[in-house]
Formats: sequence, structure tokens, C-alpha cells
Amino acid sequence: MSDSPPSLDPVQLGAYFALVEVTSLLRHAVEQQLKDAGDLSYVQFQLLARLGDSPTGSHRMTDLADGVVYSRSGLTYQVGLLEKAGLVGRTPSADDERGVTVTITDAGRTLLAAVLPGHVEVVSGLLFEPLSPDDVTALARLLGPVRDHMRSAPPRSAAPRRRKS
Amino acid sequence: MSDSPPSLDPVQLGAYFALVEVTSLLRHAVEQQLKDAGDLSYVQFQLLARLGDSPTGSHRMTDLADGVVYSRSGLTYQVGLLEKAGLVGRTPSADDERGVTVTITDAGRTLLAAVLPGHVEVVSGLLFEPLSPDDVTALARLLGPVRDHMRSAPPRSAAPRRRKS
DNA sequence: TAGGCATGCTTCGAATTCGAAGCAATGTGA
DNA sequence: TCACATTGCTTCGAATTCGAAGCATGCCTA
Repeated sequence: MSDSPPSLDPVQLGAYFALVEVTSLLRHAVEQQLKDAGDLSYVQFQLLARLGDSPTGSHRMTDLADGVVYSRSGLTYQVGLLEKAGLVGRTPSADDERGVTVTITDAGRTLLAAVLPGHVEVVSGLLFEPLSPDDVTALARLLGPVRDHMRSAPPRSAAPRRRKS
Repeated sequence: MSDSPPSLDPVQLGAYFALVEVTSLLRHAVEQQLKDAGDLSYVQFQLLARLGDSPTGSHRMTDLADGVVYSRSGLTYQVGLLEKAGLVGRTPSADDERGVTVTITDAGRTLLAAVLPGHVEVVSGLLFEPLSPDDVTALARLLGPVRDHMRSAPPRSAAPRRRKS
């Protein structure tokens, strides 16, 4: 049990670095495409996508923040931009007077639909191009549990504001 | 050839989302640890790690920017901070008068060494915890080619400044 | 070998990002 | 029920980030 070794083995290092590099490169490419296609930032796109995916077309602020792994204040800012652009609406939540429910508008859905094909194209061309269907399945099978494991740690925005003494 | 479908298949979507989520969560955890352990940002850590890895302990600015996938101006800023903190040094490159060579200092190596164990611990605990050794091998085997494929596209910082008409 | 384009880095200004502090509503224990 | 901690979101200020423009050096070719 002499664990927590001073370093990762070479295979782990390779996987870790590849992971970091791949997502950095992918993210930049996607950001470029989104900016060109719809003048959207990556976060804004993620938010619209999540809202568009929801059966109700809406989510609470906190759920959005946790979903896209973003600070609460940053989310307020971005949702403000989206609202100003007419892509989402903000209403006080029905059950909890403090909560704010964000809802995608028709304009939001239209823009999302306009941007999606190009987005898919970039992801396909960069991420999936060198992977066989079996590879993709394997990748999903590997990363799914990792995500669940990470999510099981309390999300950053839910960290208690202070500790009791 | 009726390609570029309007959407990704569910497995691809799952893999893509898992990838994005995993790296977002991992990144935040790592950032937290680095801030606590050595008051370093993620980029700064990446820079020190790359410099520490180099046989010469140094790299040119552009190579660093491309390596960590970062804007050139942002790199100037960050290297400036590192230099002010005494963790790296800047010297004009020997062969190319325009170039700037960044070199890690002893203090930089010391800090890097101080921060690394905690970093490894976070990565082990979050990323590798749910993965068997075989899984890690598989992950590396999958992502390596993807990285190479993405890298084969011209790095963002090398984009031509303008196109000829 | 001179003109002109390309490359390497920095500066500048605008936009984004985050954490800490603040405000309102909600839950909780005595 | 009433204080008081908690939760949900926003505001605020400081730090970071990026692209465009600027400057200096190197390369290339006519």
C-alpha cells in the first residue's frame, strides 16, 4: 500500500497528455467555427445546446452552471448576453422564488440549428476522423465511468460557502 | 458520398460529451490543486512542466505557445509573470535574433517538484481511478492518433497573418 | 544586394472569467 | 415562531485572455 507514487507511469502520462492536448485543440477549432457560423462562444453554444435538449427547453441557473462546469458569476454574465441577444429568456422559478429559470427562445433554437451542422462537421473531422466505429465505442465506454466518477465528487459550484468551525 | 450528416450518432455524442466533461472537471480540480500548492495557474504549470522536461530546460516562445495551445500574446503575459516570480528566464535566442528563449530556473524546478506530487495525486484519483491498466493503455492508443491528426492541421498560432489576394 | 514579404514577439484595448461579498428567499432547530 | 445558517443568483473588482496592430529581424528573389 505504498501508494501515491511520485509520478505516473509512461502509459498514464501519454494518455493524460493526449487527453489534454486533444481537447485543447478540439476546443479551439470548435470555438473558431462557432464564432464564424453564429458569433457564439463555446460556453454560449453549450448552454443553448443544453437548453435545446431539455424537454422543457429550460433549466435553472445552477443546473446550467454545474452542467457546463462554469462559475456562477460567469454564467450570470453569459446568460445576460444570451438574453440581450434574444436567444434565451429568464423567469423566476415557479417553485423557488430565488431560482431563475432560463428558457431557450425560438430565435435561440433557430441559431442553434444553424450552427449545429458546422459544429458536427468540425468534431467529425477532427475527433472522429482517425477513429473506427469500434474505437468510438471503446472511447465512450472508457470515458463514461470516468465522468461519473468525477461527477460523484461534489460539483465545484456546490462547494459550501464556508465551513463551520 | 452523401456525407456530413446533420448529426452525430448516439455513441459519438456520448464519447464527445464525456470527453468534454471529463476534461472540464479534471481541469478545474487540477487548477484548484495548483493554486493551493504553489499559487500556479494551469498554464503556468504546463509551461514549467514543458521546460522542466526539456533536456536544455528551455524552449522558444512559439514552441511553448503551440505546445500548450495558447495565444502568443497570452504566452507573453504568462511568461512575464513567471519571470517576475523568478521561475523562468528570458534570453534572446542564439541563432535567431528575433526569437526569445525561455529557460526554467532552479527556483522554477524546485516549485515544479513541490507541486508535482499533488498534481499526480489529483490526476490519479480523478482520471485513472476508474480505469484498469488495460483501460489506460486503450485510452492512450485511441487518443494518440487523434492528437496526431489534429496536430497535422496547422497549429493555430502559425496561421498566416493574412492571405494574399 | 536591395526591396518586400514572412516570422517572432510584444503592446494595446476589449471582452471574458473568477472569487468574494451582497441580497433575497428558504430551511431548520430550539 | 423566531433567529440564523443555507441556498440561488447578481454585482463588483481584479486578473486573464485574445486578436489586431506594431516593431524588429530574417529570408528570398529579381
